[in-house]
Formats: sequence, C-alpha cells, structure tokens
Amino acid sequence: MNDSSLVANAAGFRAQLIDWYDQSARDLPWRSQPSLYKTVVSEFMLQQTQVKTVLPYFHNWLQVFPSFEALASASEEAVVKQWEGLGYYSRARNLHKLARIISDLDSIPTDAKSWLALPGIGPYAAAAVCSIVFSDPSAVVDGNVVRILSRLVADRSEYKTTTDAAKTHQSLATALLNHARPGDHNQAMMELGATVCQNQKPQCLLCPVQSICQAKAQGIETKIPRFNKTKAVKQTVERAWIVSPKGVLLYRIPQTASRMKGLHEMPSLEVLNLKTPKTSPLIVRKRSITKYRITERFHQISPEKAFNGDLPDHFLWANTDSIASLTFTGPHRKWITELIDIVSEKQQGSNTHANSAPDTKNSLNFRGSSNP
DNA sequence: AAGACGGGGCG
DNA sequence: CGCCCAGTCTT
Repeated sequence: MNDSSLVANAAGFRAQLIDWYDQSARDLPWRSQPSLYKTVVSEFMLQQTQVKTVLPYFHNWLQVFPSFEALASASEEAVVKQWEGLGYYSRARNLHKLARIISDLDSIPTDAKSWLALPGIGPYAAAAVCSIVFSDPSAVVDGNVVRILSRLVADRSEYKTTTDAAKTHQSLATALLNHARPGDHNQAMMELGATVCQNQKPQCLLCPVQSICQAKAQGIETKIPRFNKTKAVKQTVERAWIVSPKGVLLYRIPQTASRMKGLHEMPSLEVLNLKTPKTSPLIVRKRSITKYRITERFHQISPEKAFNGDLPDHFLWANTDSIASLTFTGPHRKWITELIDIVSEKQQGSNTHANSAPDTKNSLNFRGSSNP
C-alpha cells in the first residue's frame, strides 16, 4: 500500500481536518461539558450502534446514573434494565464492572495501554477515551477511520472484518495523529466518516481532503474498503401466547445461557415442549440478530396445554404491573402490546355472540397475581 | 483467526 | 429485504 505521500503531507492533512471539524462538528450531548464519565458512557453505547439510536439512551442514562459512583452503586439488574433495547448487553455489564473498578481506584490511569486492561475496553475505546479526556496521543481506528484511510490511499485489499482492517491501518492512523489536539483529531476522523466519507454515498464535494484522496482520483471511492460479505442465515422461531387469569406466560433466559442472561421473552414452543399448531399464528414478526434473519410466529395456546402441575424454573406469569418492571429481549415488550390488542379485538367480536371467554386485558390487569 | 453478540434505521 | 453502524470478548 502506498501511503508515503500522505504521511509526507501529514501536517497539511491534520490542518485541513481540524479546520473542517472546528467548522462542522455536530452538537452532540457528550461533547458539551465533557467529562470522563460522559465520554466512557458514550463510547460504550456507540460501539456498533449509530449516533441517532444512542441519543435518547444517553440522555436517560445520565438522568438515572449521573456518575461512576451512581452506576457502581446500582444493581446489575437495574443497569441492564436501563440498557434494554440497545443490544449487545455485555456492554452494559462491562460498563457496570468498569464503574465499580474506577470508583475504587485511587488514581485513574490516563494512557491507552493501561485502559486496555479494563473490562469492555478494547483498542478503539482505550484510544478514544484517553485521547479525548487525557489528550493521550493514541489514534483511534474504527469503521469510519478504516473507510477514510482505505480511500485516501486507494487500498483495494479485501478484509475479513473491520478488526482486521483496523490492524492494517493502525500505523497510518498513528502517523497522521495531531499531537496538539489528539482527542479532537480522532473525533474529527470519525465525524468525517459518519457525515461525509460515508459508505454508500460519500459526499466528496464536502470533504476537506478530497484533493489528496486516491480513491476519488480513480473514481473508485464507493468500492473501497472491500469486505468479504457474510451471508445471512434464516431462522424461524415458533412462540406461544398463553394467557391465564394470572397473566401472560413469560420465559426468563437462564443465567447459564451464553447470551441475554436474565432477560425475558415470550416462550418458544421448543422450551415448552409443544408442537407447532396447524392453525395460523396470531402475528408473524421479523427481526435480525447479527447474521441471523429470524421470523417469529406467535401462536395462541390455551394455558391447560402448557403445564400439568407447577410452573417450572425460568417461567413466570406476568401481569401489566410486573411486565413494566421486567427487561425484555429485543422487541418482545412491544410485541406483547400488539398481541394484547389483537386478542382483545378478537374477543370483542366473539363476545357479541353471547359466549363469554375470559378477557385478555382484564386478565393482564389483574392486580396481586404476580410471578413466583 | 474465527464466531458470537442486538437492534434499529434506511433506501 | 439487504446493508450499515464510534468493537469486544470468547473459543
């Protein structure tokens, strides 16, 4: 890869970039009155998650956990609950661990190498936090920076993952770093990638370094960087909508599970040991989990079919009160609302024919019947 | 080195 | 419906 001319002109690159950033930086909440805590929280939330998605979560988080100490004092359950819907829940657990470590520390390390040892802190986050908060001269290489650097030098290599590409470009990023303002330089790189040097439709006319971009010169900017694409895997999950006078039947993912431990969802027919009904499902919904494209079909099932005797471990009946306090996987909280509406509408119709089935909404509103 | 890990937004 | 997004941890 020929990056020698870019490195030779590093001073010019830094100046163009930082001038553009001073002019164009978005007004983001973690940038106003910055602190170590706000920076760390934002960096955790922004991993694999877009700014627009993070914004409301960041705001609410600061209200509930305004400091490392407040976060350290909270239970893990409360922390995960506050993270509900953001995904990658290990981020929340690691942020919680980090808060407890930081709170106990006599002096907080200020260099990326030391931060690398902390939970949830990888090469990217260590450089980001330490450069932004402590002016540590560490260059970040995230997906944005990979895209910018790949294009600047017209790197046609095909990469397996962003991590692989990041390793390749780390030395160039380091060579370009602005040591007078490392934090702003790093944020400027990511800002440029997010708002100008975009993946699909790069806004080259707005780019402060368009004149030195080799990919642009060759007209191949949209073809770089190259990643070998992983194909999606399709799955179907059959689930049960079971309502009794005690509420709706939910499943709590065991602590022994590899992912989403302790989170709640509507039980699959598989964990209930039930066969898929011939009748059509109440609703069918789709979601994506990393490479998986999952179709979830919700079947209405009478409570007698679920269990003969006592409720086994990991199952619970939830009414509208307890549902509010539980943490759900993905969109299951939203889907419960949809199912309640659909089933209650059906019963409205059948109730006009003078037969009286138990009403779903009344069952779920039953106070005092709660989970074991 | 490869796989796993969530969810929402967008064209 | 396919692709994208301020990565890290585990195996």
